[in-house]
Amino acid sequence: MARAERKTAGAAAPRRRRADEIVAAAAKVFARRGYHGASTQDIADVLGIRQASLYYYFQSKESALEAVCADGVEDYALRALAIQRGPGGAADKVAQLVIQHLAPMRERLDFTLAFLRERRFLPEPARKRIRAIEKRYERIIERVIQEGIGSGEFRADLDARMATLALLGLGNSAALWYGREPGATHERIVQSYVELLLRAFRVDGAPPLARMH
Amino acid sequence: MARAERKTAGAAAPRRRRADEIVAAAAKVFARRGYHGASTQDIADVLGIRQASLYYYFQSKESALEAVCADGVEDYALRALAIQRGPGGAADKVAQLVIQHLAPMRERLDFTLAFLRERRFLPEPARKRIRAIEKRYERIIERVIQEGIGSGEFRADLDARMATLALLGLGNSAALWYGREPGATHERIVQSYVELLLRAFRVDGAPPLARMH
DNA sequence: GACTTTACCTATAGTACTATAGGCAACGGA
DNA sequence: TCCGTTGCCTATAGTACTATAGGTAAAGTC
Repeated sequence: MARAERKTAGAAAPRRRRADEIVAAAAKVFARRGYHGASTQDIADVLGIRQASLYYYFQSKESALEAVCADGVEDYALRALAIQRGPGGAADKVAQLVIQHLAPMRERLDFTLAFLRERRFLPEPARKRIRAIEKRYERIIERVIQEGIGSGEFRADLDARMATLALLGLGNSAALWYGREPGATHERIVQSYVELLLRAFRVDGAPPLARMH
Repeated sequence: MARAERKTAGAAAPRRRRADEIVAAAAKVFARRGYHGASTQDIADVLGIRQASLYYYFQSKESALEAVCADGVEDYALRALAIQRGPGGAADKVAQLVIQHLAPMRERLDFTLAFLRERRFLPEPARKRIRAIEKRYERIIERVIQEGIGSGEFRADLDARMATLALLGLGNSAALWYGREPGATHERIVQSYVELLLRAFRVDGAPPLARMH
């Protein structure tokens, strides 16, 4: 049993750090087995502690899910806002938005997957809180696209709402098979998806796309 | 209780028909609550029968899920094959593939959602069977895209595998919000997504897209 | 009209899961 | 060195869920 080390870790690991480990374990288990398919025992097993000990860290399984989902989504809106307000044309910004959207797949795939697939099982109040963050994120993306249409960079007949949903849907779909699709490196996905979306959005005859780093 | 009518329905409803109703009820419940979040009691409630009576129709909850998933996916490959073998250029075929992919959202959304989200909970043998159907479908799409590249209709530098995953990811993502996204009619989604994908796939300077039907 | 099949029903065994109650050892500060 | 806090632990109450066993009324078959 890998829990002997934990017995005397009180000093070295400050409270917040350990709480993050608990949430990360929950994310992992929720991502793999689904919220309802995962038992609190499964989460405890990952941590090497007893099932009941989890309740020292969270009130209920549902609140653990909310913590996971919040961790899975809250950074997106923040980074997107920085991009939207930053320098560059709409095409640059869309490229950056795609890059930042796909970035968490690398290190935090469990959080992303748990958020995408399990957030709908949150109780109403928590789901509303999570949904509010999502909506903010969506609106930032939609605004970037709108601005691209306004500036003439994107097609005048582009449906900004559908384009937003397409960008998100495309980005999110990658998380569903990332790591199980042979040959699909992170870089290749980013490169392809940015190119596909920009070609779909931009006016005919726009200058060729710059290769990204 | 709405089950009185069932008591004497043996004659009017042939066995196969009733079995389909059972599977449809399972699809509905799995789509709404998720496989693990759904109880056999929930399914029985939809049908107005007792929980144990379900086991007259299926061996286990898992086998019900397999039936739902099979129903959710098996037609795709068949219709895609007809399109791939049929007349028309690659752009036409991609448009048709998108249209047929999005078609089941209208009437059979429960099957689609249950398939997309719950198939991963199938036991290994069943999951393999379902996965085989999926793979066939994917390969047909990829072949159409490859043929488009070969014929010069699509860009020579298009990444066919990524393009395939993009088409599928985009199509599937629509199912996740279909019906809850105000203003997003079926027609609007189809129109937008076909246009986005064809612009992303086709060579620069290709003739403008034909308006569909 | 007896016999079989269909499409359910009741009852329950057996299991698994969440969450609470109460305890305790080690550590950190005074 | 005493005491409060932290980070677990054991034990269990209470609930819910799957699947089986066995029954039965009506419809269909001969």
